[in-house]
Order: sequence, then structure tokens, then C-alpha cells
Amino acid sequence: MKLTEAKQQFISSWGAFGTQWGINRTMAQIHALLLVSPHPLTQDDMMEQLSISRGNVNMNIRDLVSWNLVERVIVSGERKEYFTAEKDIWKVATQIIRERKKRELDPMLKLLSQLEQVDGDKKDKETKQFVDMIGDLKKLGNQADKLLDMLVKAEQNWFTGSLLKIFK
Amino acid sequence: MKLTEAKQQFISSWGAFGTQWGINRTMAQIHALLLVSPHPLTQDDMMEQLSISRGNVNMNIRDLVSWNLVERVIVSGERKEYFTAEKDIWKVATQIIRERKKRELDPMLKLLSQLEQVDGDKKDKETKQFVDMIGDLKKLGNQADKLLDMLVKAEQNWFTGSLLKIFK
DNA sequence: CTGAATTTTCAATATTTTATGAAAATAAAT
DNA sequence: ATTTATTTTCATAAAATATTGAAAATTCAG
Repeated sequence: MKLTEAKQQFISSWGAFGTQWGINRTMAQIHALLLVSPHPLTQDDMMEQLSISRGNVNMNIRDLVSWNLVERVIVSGERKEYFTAEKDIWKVATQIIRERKKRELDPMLKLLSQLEQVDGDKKDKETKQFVDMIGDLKKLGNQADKLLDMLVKAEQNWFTGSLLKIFK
Repeated sequence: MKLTEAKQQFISSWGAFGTQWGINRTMAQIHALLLVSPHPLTQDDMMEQLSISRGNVNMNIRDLVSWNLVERVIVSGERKEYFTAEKDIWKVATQIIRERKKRELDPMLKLLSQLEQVDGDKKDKETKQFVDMIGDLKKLGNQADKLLDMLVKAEQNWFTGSLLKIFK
């Protein structure tokens, strides 16, 4: 496979994987494009390379910036804005974890805490079953929260070295 | 909050969280409904409680069964089929991990291995950058794979006890 | 077998999500 | 200040996804 073809393939597949995870296809593709681009790109570059509209690029690039996966870079002497993606994959992963934790896990734990406050006799079988279920979910959510925090704080290497040895 | 209201809330929010993760809202809601139902339910029960059509219930329940999160149960003396959800939340979580690994992570690793085979001189800077990136992604994917395997094999308790202590 | 109950399928429809493109806003150059 | 380049917004259009409901298929009881 030629390099250009491989990049194309990567971009397109990355988009497809993204949708499985509730991520807009174009957003994932733009991210992939920036990952495989040696130099920062302008919005026009992205429009052209992905055959998408200006508005589409603009909205999705803003989203990526808000996720801290992409940043604007200023190229001296150029009027247009350029964009570049963090290339360190471990950093990318931990940043995604950070954001999803904040946007999804935290709200879910908050909801579960509220639901635990259901009134009614905890001796009542049905109430108890419900409260227990919510409690178990919360416990799981908190464990996930801690595990993810550890990952985010760890070095990628440490992960490979220590973590994987301990278990197994 | 009353129990019925809390269950309602749980079902509806579970559906909303599901969509963020690329899971059909109704599928998530059916799962939630079964999680909070003390007894197995028929398709008619679900139609009524969620106000959705027969076809919708049927397709989504089949999906849930294929994910091994829900199973058909036979109630003696009854002609209709009943469905029940695994209530052990840790089992639910590991089963979801198992399935997503199989359906998403495995194919992604396969793709990355293919892309690594891009032809062209590895001394060429652009080729090298691309191959390195793919390699890094693959490494990350493999680490995730191993970590998830460990989780799936572990006892929930072991997780809380050992894992979280080791890190800190 | 026959017929009633139940489940499954799937074309048509509705809903939700995403993308477009032109107009408005902003920023820079002259 | 005016013109030109660039970015942003957002109403509308298009595409993707989910839902309905009725017909077909299946299952089971008698």
C-alpha cells in the first residue's frame, strides 16, 4: 500500500471507529488527518482534503480544540490560522479520558447519588433492590473513576512496566 | 423522590448516557428497565412501560441478548417469552468490555497492523512519521487490550483491594 | 392438522444528527 | 476608513438512524 493510500485509509477508518463511540465522523476524520499531517493545516486544507464544507470544518475543529486535542498555531507571516494535533498518542488518550470522565462519568455519578436518596422504607424489598442496584453502580463508577485517574497520572511506560506485570 | 419516579428517572437517564456511548437509546432504556424490574418481563410489558412499538422492542431485545446482557427465561405455564437482565453489575460491566473489545478493539488492531505494512523507504521522513504513529497507536491498543483482559478476569473485589492500593 | 397466540421481519415513516453554504461578523492590510 | 481576507454562525438541506405497524413466519395447544 502506498503512503497516501494508507493515510486515506487511516482517516476513513478512524472516522468509522469514532462513530461507534458516539463521536461525529467528521470530527474523528479531521483529528486523524491532523495526526498524519507533518505540518499544521488551515481550514481550507481540511476542506479540500476531506471534501467537506467550510462550516463543517469550522464547527468540528472548534470541538476538537475544546477537547484539547488540537490547537491553533500561528505561522508568522501567514494571515490564516493553522491547526495541529497533539502527536503523543499517550497524551491524546489521557486527554480523551480526562474529558469523557468530566463530561460523562461525573454527571452519571451525580445522578446515581440522587437516585440513592429515593424515599421509602429500605426494608421494603422492592425499594431495597433498587437502592442496592444504584449503590452497586455507583461503586463501579467510583472504581472506574479511580482507575482512570491513575491512568491519567501515570507515565505510559510505567503502565507497560509495572501495571501489566503485577496482574497476569 | 418516590420509587416509581426514581426508576423512571433512571431509565430515561440511562438512555441518554447510552447515546453518548454510541448505544441506541431504546436499547439502553430496555436494559435499564430490566435492571430495575424484580421479575422477568415480556415484550408486551416493555412496550407498555416504555411506550414503544412491538418491532422496536423485539429488535432491541435481540440485540441485548446478543450482547449477553439479557436472557430469555421460560416461565412454566406461560406461553409468552420472558426476559431478564443480569443483575450483578460487575458481570454486566465485564461483559460489555468483552463485547466492545471483540467488536471494536480487535478490528482496530487488525487495521493498524495492515497500515503498518505501508510500502516505501522507512528512511523517508514522512513514511517514518506515519509508521511510527501507527505503531504507537498499536502499542496503546495492545496495552488497553491487556488491561481490559485483566479487568475481565479479575474479581470485582480484588479490583478494589489490590489494584487501587498498588497505585495510589 | 387447524387455529390462535406470539414473535419476527421489513418497507415505509419519523426523528435525530450532521453538513452545507451564504450571510454576518471579525480581523488585518492598505 | 475602506477594502479584502478570514472566520463564524445558523437556517435549511441532506443523510443517517431509529421507530412503527402490519404482514409473514413461527410456535404451541387442542
